[in-house]
Amino acid sequence: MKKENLPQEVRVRIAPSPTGPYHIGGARSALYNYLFAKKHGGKFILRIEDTDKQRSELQWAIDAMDSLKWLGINWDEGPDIGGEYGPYKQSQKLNVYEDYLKKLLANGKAYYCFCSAEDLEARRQDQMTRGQAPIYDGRCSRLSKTEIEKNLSENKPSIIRFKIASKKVGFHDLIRGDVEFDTGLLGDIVIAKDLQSPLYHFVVIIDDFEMKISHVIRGEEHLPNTARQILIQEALDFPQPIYAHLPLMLNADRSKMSKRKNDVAVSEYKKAGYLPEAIVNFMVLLGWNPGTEKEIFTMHELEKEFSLDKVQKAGAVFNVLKLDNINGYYIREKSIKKLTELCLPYFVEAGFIEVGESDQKIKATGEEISNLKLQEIVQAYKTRLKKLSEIVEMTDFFFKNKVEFDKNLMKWKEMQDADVKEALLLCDKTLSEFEIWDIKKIEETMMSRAVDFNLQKGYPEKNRGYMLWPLRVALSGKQASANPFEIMQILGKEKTLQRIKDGIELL
RNA sequence: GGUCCCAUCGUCUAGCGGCCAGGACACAUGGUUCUCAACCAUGUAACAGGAGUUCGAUUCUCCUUGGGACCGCCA
Repeated sequence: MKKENLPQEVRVRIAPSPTGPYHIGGARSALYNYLFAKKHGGKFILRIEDTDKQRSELQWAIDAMDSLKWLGINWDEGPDIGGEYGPYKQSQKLNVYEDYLKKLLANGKAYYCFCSAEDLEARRQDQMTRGQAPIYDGRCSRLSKTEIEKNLSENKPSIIRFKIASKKVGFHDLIRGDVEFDTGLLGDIVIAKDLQSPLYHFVVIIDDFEMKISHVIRGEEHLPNTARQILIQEALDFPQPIYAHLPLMLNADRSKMSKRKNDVAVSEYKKAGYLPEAIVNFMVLLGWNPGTEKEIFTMHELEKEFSLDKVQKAGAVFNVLKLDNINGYYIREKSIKKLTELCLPYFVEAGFIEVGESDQKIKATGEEISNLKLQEIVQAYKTRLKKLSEIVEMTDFFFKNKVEFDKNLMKWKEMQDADVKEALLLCDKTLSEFEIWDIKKIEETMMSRAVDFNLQKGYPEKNRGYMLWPLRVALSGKQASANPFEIMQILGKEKTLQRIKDGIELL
């Protein structure tokens, strides 16, 4: 433990590998790292771990950066790319790794291994069936210098292994306390395919050292890796950073969160219409809380209040219901103007509207629709929204010429077709009389007409559903919707009356 | 199989020797209400088990049980 060598500055990093869509679990690690850095006035660094040449793709590196930026988790360093920070990429410093690799090879801490992959796999299987730990038996470490030279000159396929010393490796984890591993049980690990192709356990150590990383804050799945990595650190005489292993994000069955059981890509949550502030708020609570009963936080507040010693040890189940609740809260908090802007892409994608140079059109009818009108629509559904994408299904009837539904849906309680017809006829008659489409007045009138209707039909006087339910269904075609007055306001007189007539025709 | 990590309501959690074990989500009921939401009120619901330590354990120790992660020429 060479803590005295540690830089004073807090420097943390996240290191996504660009082999697939950016994972929500990675995003939470990123968030914790980011918050830790902010809290301590340190630096948060993004490093793309793209040493796997086969699987790494640029698009996934971009996806990771976009996801992080979307969430408001911005990194503090990186190469200049047009005025902003790009990421550090491992693929751009292969020569650095090569130097260290040669060093390790030269001092005998690492060695060439010529065992074939198939051979290794067979031995692993064999060990498994005999109930042993499936680890490398170290046979190539015993090769003589001449044998190695010979194999190398013959271009025999090889990889580079690091010699794992058999001993007890202990370290202090900020979250878990003192942890100890017996590395004698580990087996020599592969640290590079060749001098130009270093592997994870090795590069992570080199990079953390070169980037002067002070704290390694990462998921618990890396806890068993830490012992090997410390050994590599020691072999290179690097100082040891401070470790903190975060609890995992879990599926409902308490296994590590996976694609099969949850959406895991940040981009999918974005697409579904979760707000970044809701995701951040929800994620931070999965394994951390301030010790008070406060549960809603802005990023700014978190930057001040976050603390690693309030981080939980046990894994946390990712509960979408809670996310929905928090998302609904943030949706309700949005200004109607802002919320409408956020919903707009969903309207467009659903094919409801077309956005032109200066105007917007309803596709089905060709008529223009103003931003104000869109805002009215969104406003009517604001409190019902758990995620933005739901706006589509809730409001589709505003963008259609005619709504389709089963006539039986218009029946309230014991009503028959004829009763519904009467109710709609009354609505039509009452509403037709309004020269000016004043919803306040309309509501007043309709409410009292509904009572009259009940009296006349012998329905319970106070239950206005006998008139309002058929009306609302005729307008929306839905079992659940905003109230009929809000809808009529948006629809306007002409369309309202048309839909009532359409409803009557169904009977 | 080996190693390591973990354990309070269904879920996220508060609790850091003495609490009617608190909050949030979810659920249920009521209020409001034409419906669905939102909102308000109320309610159901937990210290995995067993030994210690102690005047006293949810809290400290050990064991058991249960769950998880890791054991790649992925990261």
